Amino acid sequence: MDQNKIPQATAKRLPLYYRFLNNLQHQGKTRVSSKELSEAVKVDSATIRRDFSYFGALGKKGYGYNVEYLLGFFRKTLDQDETTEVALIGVGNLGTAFLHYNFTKNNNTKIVMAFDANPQRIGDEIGGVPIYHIDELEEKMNGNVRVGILTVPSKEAQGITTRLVEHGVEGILNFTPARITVPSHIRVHHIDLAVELQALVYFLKHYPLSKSE
Amino acid sequence: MDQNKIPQATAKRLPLYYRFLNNLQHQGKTRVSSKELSEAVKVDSATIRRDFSYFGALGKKGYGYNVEYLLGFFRKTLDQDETTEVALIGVGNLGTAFLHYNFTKNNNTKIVMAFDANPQRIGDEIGGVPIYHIDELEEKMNGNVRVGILTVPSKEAQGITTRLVEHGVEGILNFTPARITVPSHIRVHHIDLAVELQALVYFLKHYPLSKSE
DNA sequence: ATACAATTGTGAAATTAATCACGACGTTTA
DNA sequence: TAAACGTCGTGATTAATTTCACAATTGTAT
Repeated sequence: MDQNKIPQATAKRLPLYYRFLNNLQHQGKTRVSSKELSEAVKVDSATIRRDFSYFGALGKKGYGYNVEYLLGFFRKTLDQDETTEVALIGVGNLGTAFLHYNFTKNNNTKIVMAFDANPQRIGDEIGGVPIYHIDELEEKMNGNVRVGILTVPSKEAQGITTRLVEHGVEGILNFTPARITVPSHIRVHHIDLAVELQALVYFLKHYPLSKSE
Repeated sequence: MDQNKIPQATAKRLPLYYRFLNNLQHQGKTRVSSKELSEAVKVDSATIRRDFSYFGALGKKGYGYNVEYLLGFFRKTLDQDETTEVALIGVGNLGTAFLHYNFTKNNNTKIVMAFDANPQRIGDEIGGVPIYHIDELEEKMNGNVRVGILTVPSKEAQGITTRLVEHGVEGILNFTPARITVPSHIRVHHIDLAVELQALVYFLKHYPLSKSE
């Protein structure tokens, strides 16, 4: 993997850049400077230039970046052509929000199936995604699903995780407050809504902002 | 503010620690070591000890930490007694998920009102939170609401943000893909579900995990 | 009482990330 | 054509965060 030298902090910003470049293109803009982009995505312009530079010289001095060229480049880099299949477990409100999200547009990921324990939801489709019973997990998941989105109640998290991992899932986006245990080759990203809110409040109280930052 | 020296990275982990300590207490445990805690929250034990050390010597060598003492300490530090009032804008699936979330238990935040543009939802209550029409934002929000959760469609984000800021909100948890512009004294935390998913996929492809990490 | 085991707190080192600042070079203007 | 300008790419610096590794201290067992 030749891109192993890209800092993780940079990698996390790539999808963000990608989306904004897309917006710019839709607005008909053909060129953009790191300064403009900086204002749009709220990332320091030097950081943006540095991020881009890991991929080579993508811009032109005195001109900026060509939107279309940059987009084409990112599309390849983010593997926008090769789609990763995703399964979503837990069709509650949060899960439903995900299913409605327009992931198909300009994206390298596709939720191809969803599972829930509630029989009322089984058989439905949301956003074009079929919903199966959780007992059918093993049966429906062929080996193609590489990522699982976990939007189940906390106490189910570990059990489902284990089943997902046994059926070939390599990455898990965990929205439950539970911290799950996985084999070392499985990647877990954890998003905890309550923690995000608490952290924001903590920052408000203890790190008051003034003119900058 | 005497806690200004606490690194932001540490501050972000505090709510997480707090929750797990709570769990431990409910399980009847009276002591815990940084090693145990490390396995539970998946944070290196040295990092945990370092984090705690910013608040002084909370543990005992050869023993670990007293759960109750630590909890009491965190309660104060995270201002668990002083509740911060929060308003939620946009009662779609994501917003509803938030309203159902059990924030009242052991928490320093409370969603006190929600707003939506859809007349069908107005007047309802979800999770004990009243839902008003978005036009009533100014009227219903007294000066006590300090945080806004933004779960509206992207294109509404900036407009609502401006209104929130004008009515005294100091922090915004932005779940829309839009990057919003605010005065410099307003704190914005941004959580972008699509970006999270894309980033995970990127990491899967470019940073394969092996035995550790 | 003594030795042993466990675990903290932290100085120092290592790693990772962000920012500054400027030379080089392409673009635009007249 | 030439001068003025804008913007990149990046070396160097600074800042932030994590990790190592161990002396000091406490609990526990005999």
